[in-house]
Amino acid sequence: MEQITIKDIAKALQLSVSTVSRALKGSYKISESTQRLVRDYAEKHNYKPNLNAQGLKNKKSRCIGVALCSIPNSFFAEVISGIESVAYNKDYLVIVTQNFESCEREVRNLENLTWRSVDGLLISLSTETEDYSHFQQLHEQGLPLVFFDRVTDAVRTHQVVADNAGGAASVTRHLADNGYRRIAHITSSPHISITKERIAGYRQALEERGLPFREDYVKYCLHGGMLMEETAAALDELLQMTEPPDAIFTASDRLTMNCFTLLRQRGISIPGQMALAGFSNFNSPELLNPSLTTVKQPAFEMGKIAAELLIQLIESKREVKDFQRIVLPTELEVRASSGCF
Amino acid sequence: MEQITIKDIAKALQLSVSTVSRALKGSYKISESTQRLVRDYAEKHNYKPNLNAQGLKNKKSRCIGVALCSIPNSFFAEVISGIESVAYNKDYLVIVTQNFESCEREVRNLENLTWRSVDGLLISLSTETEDYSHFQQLHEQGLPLVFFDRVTDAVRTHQVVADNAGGAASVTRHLADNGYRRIAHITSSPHISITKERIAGYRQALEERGLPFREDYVKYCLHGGMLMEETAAALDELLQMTEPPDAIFTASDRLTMNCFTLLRQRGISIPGQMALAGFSNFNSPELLNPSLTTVKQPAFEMGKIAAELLIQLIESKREVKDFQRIVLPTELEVRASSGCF
DNA sequence: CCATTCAGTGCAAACGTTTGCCCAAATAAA
DNA sequence: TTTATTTGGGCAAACGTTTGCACTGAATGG
Repeated sequence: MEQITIKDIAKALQLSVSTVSRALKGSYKISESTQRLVRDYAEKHNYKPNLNAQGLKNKKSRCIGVALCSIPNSFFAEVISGIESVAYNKDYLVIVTQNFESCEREVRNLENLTWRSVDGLLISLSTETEDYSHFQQLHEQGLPLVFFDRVTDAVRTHQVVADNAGGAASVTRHLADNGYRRIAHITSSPHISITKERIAGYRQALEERGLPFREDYVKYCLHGGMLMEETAAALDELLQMTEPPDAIFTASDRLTMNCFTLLRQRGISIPGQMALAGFSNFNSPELLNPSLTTVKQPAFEMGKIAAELLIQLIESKREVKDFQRIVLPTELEVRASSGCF
Repeated sequence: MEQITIKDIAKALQLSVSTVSRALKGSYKISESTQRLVRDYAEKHNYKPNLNAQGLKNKKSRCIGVALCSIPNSFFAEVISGIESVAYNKDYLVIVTQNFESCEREVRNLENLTWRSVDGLLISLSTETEDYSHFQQLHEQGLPLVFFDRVTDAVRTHQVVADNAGGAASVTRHLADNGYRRIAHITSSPHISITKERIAGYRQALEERGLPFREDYVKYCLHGGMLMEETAAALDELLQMTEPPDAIFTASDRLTMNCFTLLRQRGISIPGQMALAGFSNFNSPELLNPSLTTVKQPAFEMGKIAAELLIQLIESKREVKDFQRIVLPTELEVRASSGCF
């Protein structure tokens, strides 16, 4: 069951190794007939190029690396699934690394991935990351990069994001229209793009509805809700205000679920005493008690598109100069947790 | 920013390439002093061996492949996270493939992974798989394999599983002790190990409690709940029986959530008209309405242990003959969905 | 009819390691 | 002293590809 090599084909067909190699690659220097001959033989004998040898020669691995914060996060798990599905079809393999929201770990993962000579990278930044030089370096060295979800403009390349501002605005508007006047916002680290965009949408919607934007109604969780205590601290600060909010808009999957849990633990009724709505990709929000109003992101789609763009970048012959920023629509799903009281 | 190679070190230190290689590997033929010299230089200049070259020579890649049904499944996402965490520490990279419960896809993923010359494989079988010859072949060729969760005895190697029988028994016992007499079981494909074990536990508990085991109370979903319709069909069959069950024990994450959704859709109150409890790794079951009684598996732990065993296998000098079957405890978490009426 | 061109193919070096074998010097045994 | 043995290290082949260059024979142009 030893793999057949180009040499074997050459021997069998009385050709030289180089001819076989070129025939397989479809080089113009080889006659149609020879090409067919070689191809047929290769096919018949299930020839697979040795990737290590190919990699050694031309520094390609047909692997794409993924750098993100946490695999079990339902949003990212779906993104990975989307990535894997297009990679599979294009014969790429996917290597996933998680940084647990640590910038240091992000850098080490990156080193690891480039050491493995991945052909390109799909990146969603950690909440801690403020310095993008490690990405910039790689990019300048010509490694194709695509950012998704948590992006940066510090590197000029493709971006795939959800309509964070739009999603935030629509849920804020919805809360306002349901009669809530003091809408707080618990969000992730201020460093990352999605936070800024979501705050912007939240702020805009407040203004549209004639509600004040209050700095003290915005709470940041530097670890994006990875630690429950952090979310608890943010929530408790809000609850202990002299004029506590009557609704909370949460900016991420984990924050939303954390707040849900914490409010219940504290015996605060939803939405009676506190309305709750936020970004979440949990796939059965209607089963929660109360059912949860969510802003859903097209996670699988995001992974798909990001992977497609990356592979396109990898396989493009000439240098790509024209980078896109793809914005995917979010969807507001109204349920009981944001109902009027 | 070109990577430094062994040649560069050799040149700089006035040594031969082979000496450098051996010094780095700690071969006994090289003097302590030379080894130190080489190591220091390598360290200082951030030498990283070229993996393609290494792979080409000795067919190792320091990659481990993972084959499972679906990445976004919360159980498997956690398993992957566990795998990744130990792989990271041991300098392995993780390549994940998903088969969507298709045996054909499983085989193709396997080909892909071996083509990439992964050093070992972590496998959880698809629900469709009945023929294990593709695994047996690989195993006979000496590729280290570790099965987890959905395992088979057809290949003699390590297995890491949850205490499926125990978990099933404890939840069944719990339902019986809460007064339910007609406890049905909706489970996955009969081909996979976990199904058999869970049925066994269910059956044993019924007998312990003096309840009859009825074949018609056991419904199989061949795709493991991947399709909602399949679950719906199973559930509806139960509901339309002349003597319908008063409780349902579901055998997997997705089945549990599907049943929950479907019962709600059909206006059947839980646990009043139908109690529900089952295996699930959803991490906020207390937030559901009603809160959900679950059997939880140590998913992260399972991934960790499986990966550790695999790497041990990969790095073992002599052939391992003594294979383990590790059984991890499950945890029954009692909540409202299985309460007495 | 010779010079030029060109399609089609082969040769060999290179990519960065690993490793079997050989060799020199030093040490130990005789 | 001579002969083994050990120690430390180098040479070169090999892993499976890719690719610049050279070569051959035929076709084309003059």
